[in-house]
Amino acid sequence: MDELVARKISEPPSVAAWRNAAAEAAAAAGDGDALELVELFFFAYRDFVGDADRLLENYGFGRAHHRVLHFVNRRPGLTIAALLDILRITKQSLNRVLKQLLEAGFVEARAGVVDRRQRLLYPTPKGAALARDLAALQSARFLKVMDELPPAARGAASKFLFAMIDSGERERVRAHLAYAKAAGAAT
Amino acid sequence: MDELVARKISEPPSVAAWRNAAAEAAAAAGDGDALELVELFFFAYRDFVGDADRLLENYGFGRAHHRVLHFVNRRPGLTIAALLDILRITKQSLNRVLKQLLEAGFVEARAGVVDRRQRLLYPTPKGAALARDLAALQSARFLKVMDELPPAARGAASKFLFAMIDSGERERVRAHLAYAKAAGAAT
DNA sequence: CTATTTACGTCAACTATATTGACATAAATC
DNA sequence: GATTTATGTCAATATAGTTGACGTAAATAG
Repeated sequence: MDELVARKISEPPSVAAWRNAAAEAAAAAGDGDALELVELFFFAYRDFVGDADRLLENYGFGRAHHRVLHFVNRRPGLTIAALLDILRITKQSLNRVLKQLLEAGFVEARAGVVDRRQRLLYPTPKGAALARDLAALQSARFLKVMDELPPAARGAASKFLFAMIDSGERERVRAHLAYAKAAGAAT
Repeated sequence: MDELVARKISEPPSVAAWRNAAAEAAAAAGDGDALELVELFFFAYRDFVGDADRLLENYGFGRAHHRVLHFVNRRPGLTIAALLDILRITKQSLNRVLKQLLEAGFVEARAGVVDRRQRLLYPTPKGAALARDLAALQSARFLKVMDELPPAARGAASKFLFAMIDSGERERVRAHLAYAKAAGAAT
């Protein structure tokens, strides 16, 4: 273990190059403010997921189950491949969690009609109910925040969050939101 | 495993009660918008931590090391207890990660002067440099976001994130930020 | 001064979530 | 008919967390 650490702590040359670039970029402006935002983002996310975690415990599920159930509910008929693409995990990792959701009757899979190799995922009524409860908890936090915020700041939240996403990812996220909205899979 | 799931999926009575309350609260307003915010928050956080993850890989460290190094750098002289309080993990979990940071020379511990049982944690120069690089990456994302955002929306980000934190936690977070700022542990 | 509490470390077993790599199968497509 | 695609599965491993039990040195209360 000492060896493992010792072998890896020396700084590779490739890092040194853009280390300076990044450091300079941030040092250029008042970094203190940005650092505060970094920490606020950390604390905000911690509490945000905490809500759902507590509810999930009652079902013996974890965050991984939540994510799967959420996206299946949001886009009924989702394929495995599409889900893997959203979650960015391996199929082996997805399978463990998905299998539990299927066996417990929160999600069901039907063979694709156009391509029968595909497994189209749908929430069961029970699954949809849990997904709705989880979404309600997290939505409630946002709604409360909007209420606390000065009106002028309310519209800024979604713009801010969207801008925080990798620019190369934004189009995909936009497409996902549009698809979900069109599918009418609200709450 | 089937039994394990079967045993836990029946909904406990305590849940049913506030399930409705939460569902109603969210259903009361246009939930669709809030759902979008939920997903944007998820994607934004994913990309936000991704930056640091890639840099950490070069050192054989993970997110857990990052969090420890970050807060030690931000508040030099931090005690174990204070760190546990911020991270909300067990001492056993902290210890594994902290030990690696100590052995690899990124953090050092000195006995407390007023209370010699305490171990005061400080970043080494090497640790401070890595912390600065990591912070620079994440700060850079925020700075870029601020640049992309309409000027009117810029001030809203920190208000929004702060409002997303559990109300019972805000005072502690405020205290942490004030302490860090006063300690002058910038970047 | 003794007793207790506090701050921290450590051993062990276990869980959840992820990974890589290899191989299997059925359906679609060339 | 051969190949590619969508998915499932077995096995080994890593990381980050948990609970529980026990140890030790220093501070503090009586």
